[in-house]
Amino acid sequence: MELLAVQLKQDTHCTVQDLARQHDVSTRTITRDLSLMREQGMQIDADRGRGGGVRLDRNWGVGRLNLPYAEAVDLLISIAVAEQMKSPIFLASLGSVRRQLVASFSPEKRKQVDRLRSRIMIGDTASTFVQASASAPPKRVVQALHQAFITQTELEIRYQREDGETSDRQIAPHYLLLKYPIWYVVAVDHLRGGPRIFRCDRMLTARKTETSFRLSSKEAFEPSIAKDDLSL
Amino acid sequence: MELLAVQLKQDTHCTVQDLARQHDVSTRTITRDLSLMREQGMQIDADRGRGGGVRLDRNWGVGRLNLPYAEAVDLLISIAVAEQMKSPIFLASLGSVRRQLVASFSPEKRKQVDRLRSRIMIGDTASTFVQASASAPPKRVVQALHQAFITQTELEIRYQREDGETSDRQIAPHYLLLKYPIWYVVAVDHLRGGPRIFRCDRMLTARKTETSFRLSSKEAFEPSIAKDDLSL
DNA sequence: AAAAATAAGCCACTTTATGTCTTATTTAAT
DNA sequence: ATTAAATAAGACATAAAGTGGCTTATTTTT
Repeated sequence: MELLAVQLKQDTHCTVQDLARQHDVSTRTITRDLSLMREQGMQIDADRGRGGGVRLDRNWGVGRLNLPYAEAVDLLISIAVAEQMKSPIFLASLGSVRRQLVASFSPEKRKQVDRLRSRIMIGDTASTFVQASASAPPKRVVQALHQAFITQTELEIRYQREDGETSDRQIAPHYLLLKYPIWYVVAVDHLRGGPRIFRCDRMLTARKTETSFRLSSKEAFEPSIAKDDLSL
Repeated sequence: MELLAVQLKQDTHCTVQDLARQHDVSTRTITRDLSLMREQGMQIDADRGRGGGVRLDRNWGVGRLNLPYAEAVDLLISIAVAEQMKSPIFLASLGSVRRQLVASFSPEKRKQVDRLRSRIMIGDTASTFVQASASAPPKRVVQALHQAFITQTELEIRYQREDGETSDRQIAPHYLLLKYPIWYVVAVDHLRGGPRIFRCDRMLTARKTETSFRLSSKEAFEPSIAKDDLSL
């Protein structure tokens, strides 16, 4: 039946006999399978009579997506970010996708993912002035940051300040803040102590460590967010 | 076996006997099913001996996502938009999701969806000045626009110009342009003739008609995009 | 050493799926 | 109007697959 579904998706027109020949079973089996598939909710249309045939309703499902854990998490968070960015148009159906994704997690993991989602903050869009200085961070930096953020481990970075000076730091990436198109890392700088905010596109290199950290509440970072004039 | 998979996802620890009791089958059947599921590639770990049990590998797939056609299209386009917006962090794994989605479409539909995707343009982020005047368009407007865009049919709108004057128009939504956070409709205004650009958040009402239209090339709209200073 | 757990072979038995034949119905072409 | 080609579905014998109970082997904790 899975194979049949694939077939019906690809061929726009085929008869029961065609399907029977291709799958090397009798027509009776095919008709039986088709009726079972209909019972399971698939919209399979059939034209009777000469020149007829069966086909899948144009608007029926594209089938199944098998997502490994890491991808599912990323997709879920991306959808959450997109929804929070409130630039709707294609977001209407995304709610349903998100619900399906959430439902497919175990209750225990659901909490983990929810917490992950709550660690992402969406702020105002960056000012035109800031945008002008924006650049895409190197892929490796993004990967390391992504990993460290998800696994809640510290990160070694080389950071370039606005004035051009570079410094090496070890930071705990507690929260991520998007002021589109720029991502900020809301972190605790362990060597210097205390909360700091880093622009992702100013990180020259980044390496994930094995040191994990305990999450602090958002409130702990509010002063530094305010100080850097990154108000939400 | 599908039920078993669900169970294993939810319970972190259970024995073959537990599963047998819960599904009202013998332990032999459960072990057989588990080994079949392993053959199909699922990472099911088992601890032998006293206190042992079976569990799904932490990082194994969250299972299957069943997306109806409309949702799959929306998801695909959303991912495409997110990728084009180039604010990476959670985008790394999204490529794989996109590939899976694309693969699940039939070749014929793949073309349709690709064309749909090519009808979306991502421009520069709106200026701070424009952003200040931005507001979320009503849900109904978004829904109607979404429908009309996808089905390539004309749209009746009531539009409010910058100077506050309102007018009724019938437009063919050829392209969508995102200058975050504002969406523009690149359209042909049939009553007035010729290309026009409309800000989505200035549409007061919108209704999808049954009149379909033939797509014009992007070039045809470039002059009006330039005129309205919406340069890409 | 015993108990509790997975893993898997064997075989009778039960359930399900399949194929063949049949009838009814719909639709297009002759 | 008739015929051919198509779906739809019932009946029944047969083939295939799944299940349960038994067994043995192995691993791990108590």
